[in-house]
Amino acid sequence: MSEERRLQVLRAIVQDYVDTSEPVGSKALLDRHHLGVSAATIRNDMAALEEDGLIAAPHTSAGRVPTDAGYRVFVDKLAAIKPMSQAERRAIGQFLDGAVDLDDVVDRTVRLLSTLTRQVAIVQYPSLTRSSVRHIELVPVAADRVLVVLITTTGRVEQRIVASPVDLLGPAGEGLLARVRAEVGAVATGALLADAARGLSALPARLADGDEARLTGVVAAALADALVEEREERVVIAGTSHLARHGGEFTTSLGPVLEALEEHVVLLKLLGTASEQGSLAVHIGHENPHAGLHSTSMVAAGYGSGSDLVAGLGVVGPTRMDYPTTMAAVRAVATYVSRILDR
Amino acid sequence: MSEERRLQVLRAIVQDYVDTSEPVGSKALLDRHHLGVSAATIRNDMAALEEDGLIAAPHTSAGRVPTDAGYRVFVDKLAAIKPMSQAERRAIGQFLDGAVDLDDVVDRTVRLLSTLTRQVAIVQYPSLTRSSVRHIELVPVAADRVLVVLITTTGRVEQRIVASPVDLLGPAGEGLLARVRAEVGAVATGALLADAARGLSALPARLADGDEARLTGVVAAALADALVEEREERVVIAGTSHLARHGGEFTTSLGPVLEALEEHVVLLKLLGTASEQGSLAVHIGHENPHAGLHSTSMVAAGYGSGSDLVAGLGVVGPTRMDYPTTMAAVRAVATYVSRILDR
DNA sequence: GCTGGCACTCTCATGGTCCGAGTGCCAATC
DNA sequence: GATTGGCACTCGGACCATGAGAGTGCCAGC
Repeated sequence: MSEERRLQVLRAIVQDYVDTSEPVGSKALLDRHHLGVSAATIRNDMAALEEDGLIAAPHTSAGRVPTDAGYRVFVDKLAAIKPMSQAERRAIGQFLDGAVDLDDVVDRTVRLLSTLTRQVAIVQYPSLTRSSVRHIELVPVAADRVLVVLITTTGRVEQRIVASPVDLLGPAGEGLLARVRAEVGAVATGALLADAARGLSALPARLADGDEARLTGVVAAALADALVEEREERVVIAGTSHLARHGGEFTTSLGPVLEALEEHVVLLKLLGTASEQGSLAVHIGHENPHAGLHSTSMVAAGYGSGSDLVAGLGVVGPTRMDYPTTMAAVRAVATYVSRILDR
Repeated sequence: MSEERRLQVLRAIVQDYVDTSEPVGSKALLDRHHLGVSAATIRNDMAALEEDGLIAAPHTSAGRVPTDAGYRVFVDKLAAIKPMSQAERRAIGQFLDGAVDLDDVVDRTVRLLSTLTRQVAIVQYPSLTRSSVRHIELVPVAADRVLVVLITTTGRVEQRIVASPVDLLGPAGEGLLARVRAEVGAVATGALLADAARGLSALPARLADGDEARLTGVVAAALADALVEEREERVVIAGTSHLARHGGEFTTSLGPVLEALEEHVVLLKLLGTASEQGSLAVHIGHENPHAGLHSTSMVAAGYGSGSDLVAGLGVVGPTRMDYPTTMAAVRAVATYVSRILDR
């Protein structure tokens, strides 16, 4: 019994099951694939695959269905990622090119990925960690309130309003604010976010006493706070209605899946698993940490500006999904959105 | 047959049906409500209510179920909004108080509303239309690129990068940028957004020729563009998993509902129907414009800073929802989030 | 206008039967 | 030793009939 053919049989089972969403029997396999052997042989192979835990029969006399482990083998050894057509690639690029700002890029990306794969799409906001401080602005909004604005090289803007211990609208206010800005700017501007946060936290200790020092202190604290706030933990989701298309296909109902999709922390962890740009991470069924996702699979990719990987994106669908096509779409979108961010 | 009692019967039917989610018969009504009349009388009343189109029987011999029109009457004439307990109000306030910025306020609001009502919650981002320009900042990011930042009184920040026709890193760059900023600032700062957009669009025509005028022109154009961009069209949704709890309760399956929830334009229109602060708009079943929402109801409220209504929030659930409680929760959250925005 | 009574209707749950798809195994064959 | 054809067996799902129960509509009487 050749190992080789057994894997061919597994591949055929996965493909047929994805197509028909019905357990596939030995006879049906013969009709749709020309494997050159008889049904009885297929049955023997199937028995061996079942022994190995790669397929399972829902009940005694029905066809076989791939298990999570079966999909795993399929994805790792048997599936060639189906390349996208020239037209598709062009459409992706054009759609993303129309974005006007970062929010729009993320928004378009998630919608695109969802319609492309006809599945739930998830896109993480680009992370701050590898970017640096581009600019810091202080704006007085009242006598005792100053708006602190932080702009990073990825184009993200953070804002905080802090109470000022000094009257800012008085005659000295303008110059005072300029000096404070210069002070914090000297420490932070151009530095990586983590470094800037450290520098700003250390700043107050180095200052003399006085009103100006106190103002510098609160501003520095607000900035440091904004810097460490894990803003990249935001994700955007689209296409949940695609879940309904698979009806009762989930062993459990839709509820737990929708719940899991609201647990952004879990999603972020999964999205983060695609370690290198261009590579894909696939989490199948029970490999997922969250019980709500036990009947779903996730295909994730990293994306980012330049060589830095700043965030992840991916799709979630039933374990019975068309992996080659889905993986191709996720990879293509990750590539294009990275390109956009490079601008 | 007293008109009065007929409405009592309708109210009882709605309440029982919301409780049990099963068609309610004349007998069951007698057990749970002491209406002081016999089952036969109830039956007569029911027949009249059915005649009026306020209730319907799913099939010949089952109890009655309220129709959309029946719910409408219930909401308009029969339901008293159930006040929230002191503890609940305090919990709402405390939860929202912890927010650090606008995104966080919206995020917390939607999650709160969803858990409170155990339904899908929708929150619209505060609109720009009634706010004004607080500050404009220009930051050179390369010799020929300038980052234009617009800050509004609601704390929203818009950003655009524009190409500069002038070398900004040269010796004259700094002063040039300051003059341009003063120019656009004079037109826009403090003005209502719509007015600022008009003023900025008109600005280039009033300028002399030259590099500085050209730079002012592109900056003003970018700002005007940012101002008119309908940024308040963003909505955030949470709690879709609550939909699954109602299982097959929707006449149609979950799919169309989830689809409708992705059509933000539709949601925005519905959210916008609560005209005055403190008032609630309720859209029941087929009153909704989108077919996907025909088996759901939406309860919406406006919220805003001060006396200005800047955005809407609400929940979507099955038509068979507990209107008094839901309406109380929506109103309470709208009130508290308005208070937070006032800070 | 309200009430009790009664015949009627329709859904739903139960249980039995049948059919077919698909398996597992075995003896024969290459 | 792997492959094949054949065959008995199993099990789930569709189909049908039946009965119970809930609820109605209507009518005659108060």
